[in-house]
Amino acid sequence: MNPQYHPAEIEPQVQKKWTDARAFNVIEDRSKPKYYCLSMFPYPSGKLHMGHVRNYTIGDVLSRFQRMRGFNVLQPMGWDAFGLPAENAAIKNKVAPAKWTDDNIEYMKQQLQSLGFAIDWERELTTCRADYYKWNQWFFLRMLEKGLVYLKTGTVNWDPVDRTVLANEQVIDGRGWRTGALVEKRDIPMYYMNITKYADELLQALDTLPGWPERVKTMQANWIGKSEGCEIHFPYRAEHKPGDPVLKVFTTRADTLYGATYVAVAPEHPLALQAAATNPKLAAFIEACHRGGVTEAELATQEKKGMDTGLFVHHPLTNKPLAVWTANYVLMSYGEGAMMAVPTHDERDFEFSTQYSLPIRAVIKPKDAELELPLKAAFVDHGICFDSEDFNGRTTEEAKLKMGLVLKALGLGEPRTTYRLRDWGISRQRYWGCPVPIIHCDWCGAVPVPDEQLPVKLPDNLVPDGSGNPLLKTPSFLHVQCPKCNKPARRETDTMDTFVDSSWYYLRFACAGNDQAMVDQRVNYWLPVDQYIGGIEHAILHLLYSRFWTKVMRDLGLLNIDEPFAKLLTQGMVLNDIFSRKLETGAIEYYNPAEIDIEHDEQGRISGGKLKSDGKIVEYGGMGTMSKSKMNGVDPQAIINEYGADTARLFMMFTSPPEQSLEWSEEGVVGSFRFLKRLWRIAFEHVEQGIVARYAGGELNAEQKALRFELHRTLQKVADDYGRRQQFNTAIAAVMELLNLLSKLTDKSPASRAVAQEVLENTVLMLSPIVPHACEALWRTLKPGGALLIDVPWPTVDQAALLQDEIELVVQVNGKLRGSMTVAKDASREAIESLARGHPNITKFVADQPIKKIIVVPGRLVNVVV
RNA sequence: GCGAAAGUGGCGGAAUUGGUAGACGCACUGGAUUUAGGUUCCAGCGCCGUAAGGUGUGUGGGUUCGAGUCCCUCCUUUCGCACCA
Repeated sequence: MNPQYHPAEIEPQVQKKWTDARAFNVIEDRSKPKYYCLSMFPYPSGKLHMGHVRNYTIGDVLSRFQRMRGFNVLQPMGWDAFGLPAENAAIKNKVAPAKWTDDNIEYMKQQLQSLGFAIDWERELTTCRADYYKWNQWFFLRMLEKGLVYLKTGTVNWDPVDRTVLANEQVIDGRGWRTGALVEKRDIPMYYMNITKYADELLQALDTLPGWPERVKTMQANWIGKSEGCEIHFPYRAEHKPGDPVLKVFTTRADTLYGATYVAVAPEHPLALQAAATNPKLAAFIEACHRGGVTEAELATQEKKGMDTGLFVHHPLTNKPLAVWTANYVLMSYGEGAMMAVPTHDERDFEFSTQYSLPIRAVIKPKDAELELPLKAAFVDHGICFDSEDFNGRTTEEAKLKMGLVLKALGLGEPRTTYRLRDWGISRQRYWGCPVPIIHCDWCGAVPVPDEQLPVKLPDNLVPDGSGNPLLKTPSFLHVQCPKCNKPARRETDTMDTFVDSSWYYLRFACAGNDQAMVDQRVNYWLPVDQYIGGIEHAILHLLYSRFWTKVMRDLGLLNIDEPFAKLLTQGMVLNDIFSRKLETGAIEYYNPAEIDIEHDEQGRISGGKLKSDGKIVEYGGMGTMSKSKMNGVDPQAIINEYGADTARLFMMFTSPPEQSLEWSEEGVVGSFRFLKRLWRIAFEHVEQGIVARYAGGELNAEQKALRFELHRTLQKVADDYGRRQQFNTAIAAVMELLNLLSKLTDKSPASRAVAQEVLENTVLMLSPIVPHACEALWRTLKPGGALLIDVPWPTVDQAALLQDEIELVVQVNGKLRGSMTVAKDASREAIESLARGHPNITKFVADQPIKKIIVVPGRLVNVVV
């Protein structure tokens, strides 16, 4: 055994052993329970970043642990290879996205392999290859047949200079990122997937996911946003007859209907457009609402503006005329694109009516008080109706129910459930994506591409230039025959949202190599994914789309599961220090922390620094997510080259619990490296004196017993931390404590050496999921000639080693710590109380005050209350 | 703006069910050993105080014998908001 720890030698050797043994390639095996462990697949951006290393290390630790526990473990890997960055790189470097993507995949795959992940590479998939995206197209057509895909207009960001659609990311402060032109909203036809049809199931089924974090389920539930409310019809004419036109609104507060003093419609609402036809000022206002981007954050934070359309509708119960306003905060995509305004009982309406001096009318008061008039703010709580004719005196809850019945009887509304969730628009006016399999024919309309013509292959040699989709300039792609009438026709040039690719890749891993079907029977062996791991930023969209997709596949008879991911772990971000300097031009330049001489204040906090190259001051901007724009990324490859994969893995797992953000620290990496060197040295010193059999029984002294107690307590804790708590930092800390205790055992008696052997073997087994290379090498020296460590089962706890005769209890007076005492393990409550009364510190602090009571918490503490 | 989280020493974090706050590691300080190969070992380390002791988990309040943990208030930071993935 080499007395020094040299990861650069060990790691490639160990990896070769695994590869030669095809150790991580799995097939369906009904003799063992299966464990499908999946980390979100990477976008091939160029090289791995620390977030990847963290993500895949967590998955690898769990995979290796479950393998040791006897599971048939599948851990696959693939590439989410369509998307915007490849087009941006193409514009910048004039290289086809396909070439750029392939090169990145090759490099990143080699990086993943050098980290020693237990991946079944024979199942690798890449979404930009036709053997994958063919099934996107095939399934799109099946959904089209079922009416789950439909065509509708949608709003996009439009750059009027480049004459191209922009992603939200490409809109910066309301301007196009390349042209700087003010962005406009534009309505274009798009294909939608009917996710709202599944809204209720997606919501209800969250209760069937105990393995998901509560916060993710809450976010999804809020995103779906089920509201029980009422649809209310406001007749256009005072003399309303059934069948006459009405303005439909949705409200969750039908009890406030008598307080409605006007209605507001979205600027795109037919009523607004109708009024604008004869009102140039209104037309200009609607035009102004079309400026700016489409994100909800932007819409919700913009100044609230509105304009009277001059039209009136009529209150469904009082028949009084109500003015129709149009306002930029009314969303066409929610409810009916119109709302009734009740300024007294809705904050937004209160502000708006104050701003434009619109009438107000109070109709709800608190349950046991009068409403203070005039109102200084909206009274939005539930309460009691007044000034509401037949509804006076009713509670909010009663009034809501009755209002639904009354309106239904009048034919002017009914109780209704709406969702905030919108259907999923999947059309993208972009090149680097999966082509939508549709052909447009002047005679037949939009014609689906017949199955036998799939896949519709994306030409992979085009180089986008930023001025729109290059497919539009590619006649060989564009011009086709109509499959129905054989006349000349035009191929659809929109591609699919990349969320389509990632909504079902986890199913395809189970069915690798099948070129005849999207999925086969193997999917029902491996699915659901037992453990899914990925960034918290995917808590809503990706995870919701995947759940939806699974349910649609189930309903089309392709699967027999309801939910794709049984257990979910959402890892936190990886952060690093940010340093920047304001240039004379006003622009801010960022610098990598490695280029800075960092300065600390007297408390040891970072206060600033100087750029090494010019010695001038830079500002410290705190910690932030590692990103290219902030220049604060750390290349995992540099860490692997310098300290080895095991150190990188150990640091990632030790420095933060997986769900929290992780702060990068070079010192922390060195600390992890030091621990591995220490482990290596302790093992070396032990092995140098000859290999012994591990402890298997016999008399032990108190020190040896204490060490075995600690060992088996640690075994228990580490298994719990890996398996149930998924908190790896505390597992490592526990092993460190164990090792600290072992290094205090210095006598060389046969019993001590046998216990030391037992501790070392188990330490290596416990750490092996995290630092598999070093542990495999150590295992070889501790147990020469045995099986590969990855095939050794997880150690069992020796319950006998955990038995204790005496325990320590903490003694408190009035909840304050005053001492401790040792008692027999089975001491009675009375015995403990009397021991506590006699405890010198208790008598000191109680003095002559009367003891009110004594609280005994078994196994923990005694609290004397005076 | 809306939704969701998180705030504990100089730093990362621990405290799993309301029961010893600060495990483990980093940084730092003192000592020993070795002068190399990111040395190793020993000791110390929340704050105030010589000590006894007091005090302490973002702010302010509450419940409890006992609160980092539960409830309310405010503040700050992070994530998401449907075309980044």
